[in-house]
Amino acid sequence: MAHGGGSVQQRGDIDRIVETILYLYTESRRVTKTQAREHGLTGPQISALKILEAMGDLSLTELSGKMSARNSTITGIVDRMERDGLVQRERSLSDRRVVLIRPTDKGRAVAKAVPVSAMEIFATALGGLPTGDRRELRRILGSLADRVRDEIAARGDEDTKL
Amino acid sequence: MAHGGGSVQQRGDIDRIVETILYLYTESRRVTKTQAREHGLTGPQISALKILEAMGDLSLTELSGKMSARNSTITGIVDRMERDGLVQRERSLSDRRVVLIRPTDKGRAVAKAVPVSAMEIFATALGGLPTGDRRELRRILGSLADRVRDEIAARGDEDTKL
DNA sequence: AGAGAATATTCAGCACACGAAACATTCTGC
DNA sequence: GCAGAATGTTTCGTGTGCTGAATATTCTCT
Repeated sequence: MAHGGGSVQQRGDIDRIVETILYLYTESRRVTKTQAREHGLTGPQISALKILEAMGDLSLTELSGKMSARNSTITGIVDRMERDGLVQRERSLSDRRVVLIRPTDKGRAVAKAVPVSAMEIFATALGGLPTGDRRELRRILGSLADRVRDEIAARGDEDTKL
Repeated sequence: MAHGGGSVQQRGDIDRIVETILYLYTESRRVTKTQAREHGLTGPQISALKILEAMGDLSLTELSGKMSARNSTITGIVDRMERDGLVQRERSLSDRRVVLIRPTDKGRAVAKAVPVSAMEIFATALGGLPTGDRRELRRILGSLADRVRDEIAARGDEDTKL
């Protein structure tokens, strides 16, 4: 009863939304992994191959950007893919600090063999929503992401005090 | 392939939605980690403490359910928390297969010291949405999660073929 | 009661994922 | 042209997170 500005209702919505997003992410990751496994690789490895296939050879930093992970993480992934003969490392001629990652023939073949979307299960579920809901969802999530970006930028400024 | 083929518009919405959910999850996880760090713990450790604080002692399986992770993962997290004096393990009297996880005084103190939600940044952003949008988001995401659950159940049946 | 199924936890091995530090190479200012 | 800043990559240590196997305990059925 005693609460200001409908905060209880709001809080419940927020908790449920956060919970649902975590659930959706976790499940989709599991599905991706399972699918990758059928081809003898891992989720991130499929992603990397797909990106390289689509965009051509990339430097390690460029690849880590596309995968929203740190360079040190991608180094490990590339190490294992190189060990398994899926990609090669090659020093750039123009800037010798740079290492270019290039799929081998085997890597390219595997990339082609795996179905397009790693998020297939998501796509199926989203396809089942009414069109209006799907459009609304896109709009609201987009607006939410913008707000999160702003929040992060604001906090980032505060943290610039090392 | 021969699924109910969707329009280009639909495909665009789907891709954008998936992309946004991944972004929201990744960022919130980073923020949580940073915040936990200021108190000398990790993200999952804060989550575990908060859950135990709110729900009382839980078995390892119950805790892993709440955190949507596998038992083997939670074993490791509890190991490190026990090492750091944040929780204790205690064999259940009623069912001796069960280990109950209980926060220590120190663990409880830390749980109280950390701001309410591990997803604070999310909460802030969600709070900034118009109330109607927030309600819509909850409704649509809930419906989406139900569909994903159904999909997984359906696939699970197919995969029952070891 | 006893065999076998079911449940709860742990352990071992692998693959991310991150931050910090070490290195090499390139760029900048002077 | 050269000292120092900036950039690109790797290495190291820690912490998840998963699967599969091992172990212990409890439940079920006869």
